[in-house]
Amino acid sequence: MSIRQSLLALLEQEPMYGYQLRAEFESRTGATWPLNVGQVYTTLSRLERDGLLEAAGQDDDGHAVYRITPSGRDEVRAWFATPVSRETPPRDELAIKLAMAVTVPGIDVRAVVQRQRTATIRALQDYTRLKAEAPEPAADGDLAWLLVLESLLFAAEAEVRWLDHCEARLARVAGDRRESAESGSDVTTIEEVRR
Amino acid sequence: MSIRQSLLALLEQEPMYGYQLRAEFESRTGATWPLNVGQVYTTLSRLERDGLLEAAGQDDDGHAVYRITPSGRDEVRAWFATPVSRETPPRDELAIKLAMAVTVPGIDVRAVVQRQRTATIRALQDYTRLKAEAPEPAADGDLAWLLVLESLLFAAEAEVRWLDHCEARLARVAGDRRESAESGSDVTTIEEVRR
DNA sequence: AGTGCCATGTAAGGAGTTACATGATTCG
DNA sequence: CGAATCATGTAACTCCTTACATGGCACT
Repeated sequence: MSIRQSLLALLEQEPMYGYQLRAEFESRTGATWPLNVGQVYTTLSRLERDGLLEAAGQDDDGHAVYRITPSGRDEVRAWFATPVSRETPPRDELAIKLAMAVTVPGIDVRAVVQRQRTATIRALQDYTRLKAEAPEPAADGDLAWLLVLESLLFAAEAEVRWLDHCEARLARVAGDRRESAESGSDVTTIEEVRR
Repeated sequence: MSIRQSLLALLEQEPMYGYQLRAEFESRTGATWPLNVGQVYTTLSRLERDGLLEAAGQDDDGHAVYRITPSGRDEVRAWFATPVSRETPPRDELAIKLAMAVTVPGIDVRAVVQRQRTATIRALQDYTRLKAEAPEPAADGDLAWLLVLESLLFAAEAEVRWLDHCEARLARVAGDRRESAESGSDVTTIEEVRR
């Protein structure tokens, strides 16, 4: 649902062609969410069918260029004016998995949590490194990518906190007194990841 | 991708029929992610086609019951053994929207951020209220729902923090000295929401 | 001359949603 | 009796992904 709007928003700046749209989208979001070219074309077709875009012939290099229509501009304005609804949030595979894990018998939920924690910490480290390598935001594109990266960081941090919370709750439910598993050299706290 | 696995996991406990599966899924995840009945049946068909399930005739009330196969059990085990990949996280409409907002000219990004913040704070309040109303987890189903709810809470908190971070960064980029917009009676901090 | 990237598509299929059709049962 | 809910589906459609077809152009 967001690709459609994004393409429209990009075309608000100037008419573009398919490959260019993908490039512009990815330069603003980094390699985080690679966008399939095929999808760009099919989405453009639907947008044209719905009257939000129109084919604008070819540019100097012979590219098939699309131009936004007035209704398209309205759509973009409406998109930015309306907050993303958090009433029915997108399904979170991890939350679903844990919800199933605690109800299905014979599953070692603590192990599931620990494995996920390791994976998420690794992601957190990757993001932190990427951020360290990122340029000071000069162009708007740099700023956009930085904001996206930071949103991933915040989300991953929250996920780790939630996993720790789950671990604690599971320990309490199991009624077992944790032997305070300091494994020693493992990176454990979010502060350590931040360096 | 997670519905498929969830249905399998539920059938690991005992054979069930379509409506029952939806009810079990929703009782574990609350009303958060309503599950379409139609999707249950189409997913069951695909799972049967793939040899992970098999039709097990009818139960005493004449319901069309499905039973998990050994390959199905393998699939479930593999699902729980593999952490959710955070390498290519699911697309976040909000992050995409802000990334587009800072690059498209003529958009009041700060206003977009503020509107979203209000919406997310509202969601946070709803979750907090739900949690206050939730029972002490006696059954496993209660625990599952509580964990899901808390995952939503953690995610919404992180979103608010990120939005504030964006706001600060945008202020810095705009080079304007914030006049410390204490609007007075607005609920602003996460601590206030916690009551 | 061949490899590889740019560019524009189409095809096939999974996943998800909304909506409709059809019967049984239950409840006021 | 009528309405609502349970139950099992099917249809149409969007969105998204993977893969393939085709052609130009550029570099070695």
